[in-house]
Amino acid sequence: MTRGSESGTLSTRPNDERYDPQRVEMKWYERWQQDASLYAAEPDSTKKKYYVLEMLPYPSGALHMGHVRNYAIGDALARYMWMNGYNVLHPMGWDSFGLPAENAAIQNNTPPRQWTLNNIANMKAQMKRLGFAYDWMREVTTCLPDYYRWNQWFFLKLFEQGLAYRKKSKVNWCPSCATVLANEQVVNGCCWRHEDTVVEQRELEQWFVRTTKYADELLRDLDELDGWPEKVRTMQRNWIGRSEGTLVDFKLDYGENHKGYGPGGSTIKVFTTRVDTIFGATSVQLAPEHPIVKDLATADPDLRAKVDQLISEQRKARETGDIGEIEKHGVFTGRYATNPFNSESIPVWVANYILMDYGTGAIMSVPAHDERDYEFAKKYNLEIRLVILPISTDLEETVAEPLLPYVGHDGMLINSGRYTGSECADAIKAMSAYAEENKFGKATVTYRLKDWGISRQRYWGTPIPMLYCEKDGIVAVPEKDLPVILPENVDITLTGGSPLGRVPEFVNATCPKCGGPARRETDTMDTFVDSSWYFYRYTDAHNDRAPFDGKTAQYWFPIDQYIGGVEHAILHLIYSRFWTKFMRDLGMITNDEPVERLFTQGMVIKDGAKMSKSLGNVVSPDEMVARYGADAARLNSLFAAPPDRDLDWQDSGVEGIQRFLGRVYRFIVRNASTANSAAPPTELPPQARSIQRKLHQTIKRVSDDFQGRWHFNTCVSAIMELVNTLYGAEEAIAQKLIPASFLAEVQRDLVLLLAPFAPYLAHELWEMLGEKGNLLKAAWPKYDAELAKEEELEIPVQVNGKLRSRIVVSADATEETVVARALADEKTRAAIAGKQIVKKIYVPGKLLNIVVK
RNA sequence: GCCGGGAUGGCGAAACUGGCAGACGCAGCGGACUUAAAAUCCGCAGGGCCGAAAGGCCUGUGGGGGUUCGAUUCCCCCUCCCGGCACCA
Repeated sequence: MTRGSESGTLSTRPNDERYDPQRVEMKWYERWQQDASLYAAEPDSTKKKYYVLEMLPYPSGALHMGHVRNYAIGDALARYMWMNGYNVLHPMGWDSFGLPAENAAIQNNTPPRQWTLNNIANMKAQMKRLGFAYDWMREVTTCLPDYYRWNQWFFLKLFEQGLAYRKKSKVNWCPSCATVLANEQVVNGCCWRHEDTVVEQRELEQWFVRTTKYADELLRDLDELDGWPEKVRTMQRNWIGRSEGTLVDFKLDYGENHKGYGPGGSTIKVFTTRVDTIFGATSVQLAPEHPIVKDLATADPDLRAKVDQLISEQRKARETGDIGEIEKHGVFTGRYATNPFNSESIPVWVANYILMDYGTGAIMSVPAHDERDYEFAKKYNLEIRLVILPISTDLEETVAEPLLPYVGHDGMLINSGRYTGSECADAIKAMSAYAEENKFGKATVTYRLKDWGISRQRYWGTPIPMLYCEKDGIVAVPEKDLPVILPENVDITLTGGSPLGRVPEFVNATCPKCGGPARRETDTMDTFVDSSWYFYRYTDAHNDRAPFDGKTAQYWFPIDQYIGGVEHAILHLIYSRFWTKFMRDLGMITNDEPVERLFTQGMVIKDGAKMSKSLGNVVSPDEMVARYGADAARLNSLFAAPPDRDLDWQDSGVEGIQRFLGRVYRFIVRNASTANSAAPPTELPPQARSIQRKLHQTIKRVSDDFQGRWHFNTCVSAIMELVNTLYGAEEAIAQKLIPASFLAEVQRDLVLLLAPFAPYLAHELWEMLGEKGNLLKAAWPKYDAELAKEEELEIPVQVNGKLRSRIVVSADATEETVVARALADEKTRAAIAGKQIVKKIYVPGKLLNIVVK
């Protein structure tokens, strides 16, 4: 393909009307390169601010079409807001810590830092070539010390507040590498580098952030985020998973060979949302990993073998995602526990369907009123005791025994001692209160959301600024000693232990308290820490005394519009919301939420499938830019589908877009010379009037979409229609039937409308029209409803709902006129001939329906 | 299993509040320009039937039912596709 060079030679011919995107785009690219402050923004109290942000990319090496789409949307919005007089902040940065850099280092023998910075340089160049209007002076690169030192600073604050703590937690361990693996490095339960080595679970002390402290607020504030997609809010609600219930203590009975209780204690704490069914509990079920199970198994080798079996089975099912589908089964421990409500001794079982990491890892099993318990009880012939009768409006049904299991909440208790006769909701309250009074339980709230484990046993991340001193224990690195620099030249290709642990200069430190020797923490932070607050750093990117200045952040925040992929709907956006609340409580900021409006764009797919190297359907932005130009690549990603839907990329579509851009270019090349700056006459001839009408309709459609549904595909269609109208008027233009001053105005507005979507071409044409000022500072065209109004309308005439004719009437025609005209219309008359008119329905300006019989 | 989103010409899609289904674009066909091609410009185009033609009739938005003068749009039932969650007690 040599389209570029071919047309490049042609373009040297004078008066050439062929649009050569490479020539035009390179000209502006050079100019834009020369002014680093072109898109700079500073707080300005005289202007309304607008903070538009696209999610920062991981510098994987090159942009993909998904990035292009994401940034094309954000860039269009930023440019539109600029043209509407806003003080726009539109920054970009790099989420540049993380595992791929280490993988690349292992595969290509390039240090992670070098690999990452090379990728950033390449992707930044791609972004510039695509013409995205970022304020590069605020660029944030998370893997550099001037950024990650503030991660460390925040960690110290979390630690001070008791929001960072250490706890034992499981990690994936590869015995062959003798190192920890990330979840994505575990393939089919084996190590990614040693396909025949089964990954083990090991318990390590790790750092956690107490996100659960804000669980309730994170959930509650979702109701206020009405600028967010409902889908994302629902996903976050489910993720937080608030559940109201009751904790009840079941005392473990003494066994026959009782030798005292183990570390697990003598009380089985059970969490239930249905304490009202507790008289129907016929067993207690424990998670295989429950501490009491461990105690019981110690004295019972047979039980121990069975429990180990359950544990490994659960783990496997969890890895393959089959958990939830495996058949329920379990084993009786031989022991009993007492139901505190009726003092009944019921058997204690261990079951594979009980999860240690939800609730208390133990349940009371009520087979009559829980599907899972029912299934389990059926299998092992456990007693199924009905304690709730459904209340139905149908009196006969109330008496009838329900189909088991009955899990409804509209019920009345039976066989439940003093609670018999209560309704479920009342019983739950009364029974929880009774448990609390008698100190064997209480009403409580459980969350699915867990504290955030941020330790990573990896090299390429922010070092956790903590020390271990033999004398003073865990000691924080003093603020003045930050940053703890991540050492370079670390050979991460070696196996065995944590990479930082092999660097003596890093590990060996001095205790700030006693001055004695201390060992440095060798874990690094999860990269979600970096992305949880980076958008605040953009507001004050070069501050070396604080993460950012509070006043400056207050000017820009919250982010007015955040745009990115839905894959970040949960983790990134929950952690970001948490971080904002934490910083607010530190007094650093005043906003409760970081993001006012969120937009999640659809994926870019090709041939119906996600683009991937293995499928060979990857479209490279570089190739698109080389073949069609940046404007065409961007415009096509806006035109081919509405932004919230998946986009099936088709190269033929870009060709069409390129044709369209050429059409705009040629029209203006041909007609720009006739332009002049005189005000157009107030009375326009009919041909000009119809162009004017179309123009104002187009301005309205494009402006409305920016403010409303963001269907940029229809914006582009509207502009295409306007251009088609102009081509249709070329003869009239040639015959000088269109006033030159009016034609100039139309061309000017056309270029302005195009500017958010195709900035290169728009700038070129702006100059061609003789405009000297910066296009971004030019005012967005205003539409005039009067001028957009049609003078004549074509009214469809239906007879009994079927289209029979169309009549043309003036726009201000009354209903009587329309009906009269319709009845005079030959086709309409034919359709109603011989029938009686029952009713006439006229929708003003839209349609007339005549009902006959 | 639960929660979202979706299904409209050969293809991407449009129809925003119940009012002309298919705007705009791609691919296609025809014409103009050209020695020819490319590029460009103009025109046609859901499907079926009738007609030499102009035109006319029927039908059509995943399937079935309903509400309505009128349904791609609202209600009920069903099928398929995509995404998320999933033994959450």
